[in-house]
Amino acid sequence: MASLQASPPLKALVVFRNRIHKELIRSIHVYQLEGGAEEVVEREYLFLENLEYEEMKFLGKVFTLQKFDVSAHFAGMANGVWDCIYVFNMDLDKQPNLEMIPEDLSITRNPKLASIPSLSNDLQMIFKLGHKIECGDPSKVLPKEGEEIHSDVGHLTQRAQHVPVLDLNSLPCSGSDNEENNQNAAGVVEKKQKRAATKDIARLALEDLAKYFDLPIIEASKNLKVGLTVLKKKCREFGIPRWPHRKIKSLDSLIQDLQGEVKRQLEEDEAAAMAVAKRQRMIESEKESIEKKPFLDIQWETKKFRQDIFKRRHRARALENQSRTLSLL
DNA sequence: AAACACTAGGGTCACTTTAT
DNA sequence: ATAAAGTGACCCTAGTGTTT
Repeated sequence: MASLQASPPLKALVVFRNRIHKELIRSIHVYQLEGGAEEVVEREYLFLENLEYEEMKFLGKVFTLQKFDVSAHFAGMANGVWDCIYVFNMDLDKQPNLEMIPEDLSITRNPKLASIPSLSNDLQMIFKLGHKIECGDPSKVLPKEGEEIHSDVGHLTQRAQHVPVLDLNSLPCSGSDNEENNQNAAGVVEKKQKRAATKDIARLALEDLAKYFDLPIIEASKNLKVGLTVLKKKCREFGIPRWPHRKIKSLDSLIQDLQGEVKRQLEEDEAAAMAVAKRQRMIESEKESIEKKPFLDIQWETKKFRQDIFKRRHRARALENQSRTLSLL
């Protein structure tokens, strides 16, 4: 196995919150610099859903973009239904702020994180890049098994010494069960994911798939740690003819439109606002139905309504362009 | 209403890996 | 060693969003 020092430097660890399902933190992205390119999504992790919303609000306040201007450095990352909650910027010319490393990456608090061996590795790599700690002496970095971990979110300074190594049960140097590294001629480590074990695939249930219905099928397959072919096969097995991500995304966008409309109408016409809110609830309930029964099609009425919204949007844009042209004359 | 553009997702298959 | 099963790339289609 190649040593981790040969790996391209990790740029940042970013956590997103789903704006619509506010109870869920849905993904952590690890970005890396690659040959001068802006940034590349390396992996996406899930499973942080056992955080309470109140805690998340707190995290949002404390961590969101206080230290780093994410929109400037990572354009396009906080988009769609995703809100960026926090970022660890690991630029080598900037000292990392260890207080920023969130303890909700702790397996103690989020036991499902244990099923993501590479997460521990990435956190350790990030930590090492910041501190230039040589691989090979994990005792300098890691708490011993069972060592106390601070869990009081309010004591950031105290936590700073411990947080980066929270529950990092696997060492970056010790290898992982699920992946192996190959070093190419240029010295860049390519991580190769081992194929899923047959018994694990057989164990995949509809509920496991359902967790990722709002992601593209490729992302879902990565998160489920199976290949695209297997996931498609599983879908047919469970009677899902098409992965429902696009339907759900489309309904999400309708819901967001309606939310904005409700706000606008509240200032002018309360009755109209109520009507829009009712429509919003109907679409939300339709979305829930599709999440439960992904074989369901979007209702004809909803499709018609969606088309009306598109038309309205298009008309507004056309008018805007027209008035801009006129003002230039 | 319908034509159009764009792209996510489906089907297929050569290749790779695992299980026996 | 070999059969079975998984992976991923490629091409095509269907669904979503835009424009006429």
